[in-house]
Order: sequence, then C-alpha cells, then structure tokens
Amino acid sequence: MLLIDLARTSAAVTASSARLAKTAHLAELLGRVEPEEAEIAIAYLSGELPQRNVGVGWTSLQDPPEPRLAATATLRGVHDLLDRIKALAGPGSQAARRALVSELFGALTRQEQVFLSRLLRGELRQGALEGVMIEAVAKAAGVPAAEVRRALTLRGWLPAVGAAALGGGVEALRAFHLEVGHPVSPMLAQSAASITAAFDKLGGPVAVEWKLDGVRVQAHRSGDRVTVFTRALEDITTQVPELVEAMSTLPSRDLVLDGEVIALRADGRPEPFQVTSGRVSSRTDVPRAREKTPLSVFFFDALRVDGADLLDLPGEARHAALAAAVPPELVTPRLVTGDVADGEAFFKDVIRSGHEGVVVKSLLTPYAAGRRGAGWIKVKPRHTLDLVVLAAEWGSGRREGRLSNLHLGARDPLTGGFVMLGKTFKGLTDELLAWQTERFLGIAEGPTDGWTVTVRPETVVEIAFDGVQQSSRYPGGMALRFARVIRYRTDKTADQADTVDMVRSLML
DNA sequence: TTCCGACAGTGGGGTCGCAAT
DNA sequence: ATTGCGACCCCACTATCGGAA
Repeated sequence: MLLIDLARTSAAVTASSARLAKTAHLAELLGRVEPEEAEIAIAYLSGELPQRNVGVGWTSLQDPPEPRLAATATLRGVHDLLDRIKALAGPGSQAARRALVSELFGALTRQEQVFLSRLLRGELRQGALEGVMIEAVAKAAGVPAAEVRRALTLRGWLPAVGAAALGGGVEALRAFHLEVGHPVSPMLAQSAASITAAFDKLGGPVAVEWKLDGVRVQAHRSGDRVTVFTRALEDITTQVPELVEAMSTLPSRDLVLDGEVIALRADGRPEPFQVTSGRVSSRTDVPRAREKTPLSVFFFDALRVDGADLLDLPGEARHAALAAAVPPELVTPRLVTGDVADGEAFFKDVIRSGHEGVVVKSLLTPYAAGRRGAGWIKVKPRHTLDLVVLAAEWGSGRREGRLSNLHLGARDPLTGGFVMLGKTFKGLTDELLAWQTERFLGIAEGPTDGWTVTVRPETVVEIAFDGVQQSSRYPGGMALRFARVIRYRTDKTADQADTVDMVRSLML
C-alpha cells in the first residue's frame, strides 16, 4: 500500500465531522490493506508509530525539501526508513538524521509530506485517534468493538490487536491473554470536585485510597524475572531497583501488580513531584540516585496472583488478593465506607499528611483500560488566586485566530510590578476565547513577536491550580502546577490582585 | 427528546540523556 | 560547561458525537 492512500484517507477523515463517517473511511482503508502492512496502517491512522518514537520532532521538520509530483512511497518503505533514522546514534548522528529525514521527505508529494509531518509531530488533528480506530477495526474485521477493547486492554497496543482482528477475527482476539512480562493498558480515573460528588457518582459503599503524587507503575514477576512499566507502558525496570527487590521478596512468584512509586522524606512526608520524577528518570547512575533519593512503592491493585487472572473480578476481590499477596506496608492506605463524612475525614487526613488527594473506588468494577466504567474517581484540593494577565499567545488548530494561552502574573508590592508565574490555556470556553481576543488586542502594548501579544497589566483573572512548585524558568523562582481559568474578575482592578508573597507562602 | 460517557484537541511545567556548540 | 532537542513524567478542561435513558 502507498502512503498516499493513508494521506487521502486521513484527509477524508479530517473533512467529515461525524464520527461514524470517520469510522467508515478508516474501515474502508483497512479493508484493502495487505496483512503485512496492517499494523503500520493502523498505527499511522491512529497517530502512532510502530517504533513509538524515532527522534524526529518539531524542529527537525521545519524546512521540508521540494515535494515530488508523483506518489510512489510505500508504507513499508517509509517504515523501514524510520527504522534507520531511529537507529542512529553517536557523534555525527544529528547530521545523518537530518540527511535521512530530507531523503524521506524528498520522496513524498505535498499531501504525503503534510500527513507524515503531522504524524511525526504527534499532531494528526484528524479528529480520530485510538478511540475511533477501535470502532474502525471492529467494522472492518466484522467483530464487536467490545472484543477489540478487551484485547487492547490485555495487549496494550492497538496496531497489533487490530492486525490480529483483521487477520483472524474474534478467534484471534480471544487468543490475547494477560502475559506476565507484557504490560496491560492501565485503568485510569475520572475526577470530581469533592468527596460528596465522588460518592454520589458511585453510590453505595466505596474504597477511599491515598492518591500519591508519584509515578504510576505496573510491576510484573515471573519466577526470578521482574519487569516494571510506566503508565505509557515504558519499561523502567532498571531505574527502580527498590521495586524490583520488593517484588522479588514476595512469596508469590507469579504476579502483576498496579501501584505508585514515590520519594518520601525521612519523616514520611512526600518529596515534591519533581524529585520523584527526576529519580525515576535517572538512568546513568542508578545506585547513586538511589542512595540520594530512595523510592517507596505502594500497590493498590492486583491483576494476577499465582496464575489467576483477576482483571474481570470486582475491585474488592482484586484488593483482597492484593492484601493476601503483599505485606500491609506495601499496600496503599485506604478506607472502605459508605459514609460521606468518614470519607471527608479521611481526605482531610491525607492532605494533612502532605499527600495529593484520594481516589474513590467502586468495590464492584472490573479492571478496564482507559476511562470506561468510571469506577475510579480522584479528588484533590484546589487552590485559587486572582492574577493579572501580562500577555496572551495566539492559539493553533481550532483556536487559530484566537488569543489563547495566557501569561499570568502576581502583584509585587515592592516594585509595583508583576511577577510571571506561568501560563494557562485551560478552562476557556469559545465565548471566553472570543471575548479575551477582542479585549487583549484592545489593550495590547509593548513587544509583540507575532506569537505573543503583550498587554497592559490590567485584567484580573481567577486561576485554579494544584500547587506551587520550584521553577528555574520564571523570575520569581516558582510556577503554578496545572493552572486553569475559573473566570475573569471584571469587578477587580490589577492593584487588587494577589501578591507574590501569598504565592510564596503556598510553596513552603 | 434529553442526558451523559467517551474522545480528541489544546496546550502547561519539570526532568533526563544525548549530541552539538 | 552549556544549550537545544526529543521523549516522557505529571496533567485540566471544553466541544462534540452518538448511544443510553
């Protein structure tokens, strides 16, 4: 199959807004792809690469060579060239990579260049990724979508699952099983604003668990072999020896557990996320990193214990298996209750002990990848500040032509100026985007680089955020974590905005 | 007919490793 | 030694479609 076939299908998918029509376009293409190229086609049309990454990003794709007029590139040919690009390493590799990227793009038509460039940047923008592709695979293979989803949970990689479905139908999908050493798609949580809201969504007794601000881990053990994966299913086994040792000392030799690793201080309180993240990312001198920043692990779910697959069991049954397989100090603290007041009290305790929040879990739902089922709901406290907009950046995609990303500043009583604390584009409705575009163009003042519009600092906006973190990027040495817009405070002037001292007191 | 679950899109800050400067 | 890039960790929120109620 030719790359142009995919580029054309992608264009058709982009052009139709209805998801059923997108599905139909994708399924039509899957109906005529050769089995050997099915995996590549499914990956590309759901915004993925079979290589996962190839070391080519936004900057490397700035100046593509002149396009060809005739489309001749095959899927296999493009795939193989990307393999070669990924394999490059060592001195001179960046020049070699540039040369190969140039060779690759020089053999493509304009339409193919656009498609591949978007794919490599991770911005397909066709309104269809994995979720729509699941439906398309089901349609093309003539199998129920639920079978595809089930296999995807177990295999964690849709291109492989899709190719199997196209080749062997339901039978091939049913052949996917939990395999120790091969990661499963992790179950994710929705969020709620309060404990009450979370209880209301689930109904009946629930489990309320600590939510630790660390890194999600899925730990596998088969005999003496332990493997650890992140939420995105990256293998980080060599970076977390503490977890490998913990798994190795457990009595069960056949295990798949779900949990979180986190760096704790000597007094048991959590280090900032930055510390845990840095530790988990360290690969060059793990023993030294470990000595300086030891990791603790807390498990909260069991997917397999002693040869028994538990994914389809209710949450409580899985937790019982976990509690039987793991010593209590390795189990995430939790409370099972039907009483909202008990849940609230537990939540307050967790926050007091310095942790991020809680996850409220149904006792009944099976382990399912993605957000389906809504069996897990996270609740975190929320801070707010009234800050001043210092500048705004032009948006892209569906926000093209609108001022979108806001630069936020706190008042500095000493200088009478403002100290930038970060940016946000979140929480804005279409109506608000239109309003702020007009407003900020009206008060634009100072340097403008075609990307950022500096404005007179006189617009106050209420911002919600999760916390204040240390920053080397901003002049105040701090930045807001997960900042989002609540509303504009048109009733306030800039001299009524919150101060840097208030922000500093939150960092502690 | 209305409601709501699932998705895709739009980007945020921080860290590490690597190659180039 | 420093800088730039890519990849990945954490992520919130709105608009939209289409099936569920």
